[in-house]
Amino acid sequence: MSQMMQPPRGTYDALPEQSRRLHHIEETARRVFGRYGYGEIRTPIFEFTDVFARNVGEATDIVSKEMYVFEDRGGESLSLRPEGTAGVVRAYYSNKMKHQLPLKLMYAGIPVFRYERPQKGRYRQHHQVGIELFGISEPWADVEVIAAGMAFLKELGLTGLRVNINTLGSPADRAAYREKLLAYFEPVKGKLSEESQARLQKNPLRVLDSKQAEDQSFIPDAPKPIDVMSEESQAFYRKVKEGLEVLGIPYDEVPTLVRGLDYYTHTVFEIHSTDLGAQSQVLSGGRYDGLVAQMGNEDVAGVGFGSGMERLEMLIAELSAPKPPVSFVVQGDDARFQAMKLAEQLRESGCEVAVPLGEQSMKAQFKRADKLRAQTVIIIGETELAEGTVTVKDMESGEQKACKMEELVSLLGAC
RNA sequence: GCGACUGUAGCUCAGUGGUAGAGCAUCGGGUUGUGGUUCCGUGUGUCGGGGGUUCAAUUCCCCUCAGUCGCCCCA
Repeated sequence: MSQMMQPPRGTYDALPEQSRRLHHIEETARRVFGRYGYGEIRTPIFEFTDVFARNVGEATDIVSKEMYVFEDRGGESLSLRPEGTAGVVRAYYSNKMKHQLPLKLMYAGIPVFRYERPQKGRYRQHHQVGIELFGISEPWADVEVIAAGMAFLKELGLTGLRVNINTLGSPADRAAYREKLLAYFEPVKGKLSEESQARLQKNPLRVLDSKQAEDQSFIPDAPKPIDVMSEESQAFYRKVKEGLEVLGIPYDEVPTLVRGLDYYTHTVFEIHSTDLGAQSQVLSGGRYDGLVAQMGNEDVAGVGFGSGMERLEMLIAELSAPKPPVSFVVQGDDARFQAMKLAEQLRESGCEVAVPLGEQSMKAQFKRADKLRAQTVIIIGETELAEGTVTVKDMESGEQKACKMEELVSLLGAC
């Protein structure tokens, strides 16, 4: 296959069967999040680069090496969105939504772009659903957001899920912890893996969940976030955990859980599937108080998550088959036109109807109907045409009966 | 960005230094108006792409593209 005939690396064509599954995920998200009071927002697929650079974090991998940045003809630097939250926060300001607080917004089926090495469940263009809740700085919001995420996954019929949570504390706690961690690792820096030495510069918290063998001996004795965290932050975290327990949402506390986006504070969580490989994370998010203020000076709390549709798609069970279509079998062009006319009426009443559009023997037309899984076949041959009738055949029982053309629609009802 | 594996028909795969096969699928037919079972027939592939070695490469070598696995990162 020539290069032009293949889609760009890390992208794919969703064919009808897969599209149906993705659509199902999207619809489930709208339905479930709708029950929690979320209204859908659709933001542009690209934003000014600064929207992401400044809010996701200049130093994050996502911004520094994975973003699709380009200059438009007017010389503006734009970027394809690498995640969902920043654009929604920008839209919050653009649309002066502070008067609607507290505000619940969801997005569903949005394309998201990251220049990464593709793998199963990791694409350069993937799609997300997610929610953002603005204006509640109390832990109940974190609890409800996580509950909404679980409800969504549950409604999709997923099993084998694990919720991991952690707290990063307030921005001050986070900064203090970072210092403490640096102080701990600095003396042994030379013994750490190459990856971790780099992490020490960018995001020291990341060293804690390193998989490199060299690092393992240092991790257990590293300072814990709880050591430096304010009592308020600890109380906040306890409330979140308590809420999850009350709602019966099982979780694992993972003190090393750190997100690669700079804007998180307090609660961070990730939901993994035990049925996936390295890309097992299917839904993740947290609290981002401060992000809204950072972007436009309003001190508004935020909590939310994003979820990757392609990863979910690999996990959902077979969808039930769509309802079977009605298929025509015709003999001659006059009969074909008559069939097309009747088909229009049947479609108006909601049926899926197929009319043979090519020159085919009746036998071939029946085979075609079978392949379409038609349950009912309507035959219009020379005799029927002359009599103004059609023959209705039940493909399962093989029974056939005559019916006046005018009565066909009422006979089949909603199919 | 790093390491490894893979790439032959629509799909799943076999195969050979002398330009290639199976199963399934597809399409057609089994006397002209009846399918799903069965029977018969049917290959439609630049053997991912480019270059090299060779009398000759799909097969060996190099590069490249893509996918997969792990790392990194993340949904």
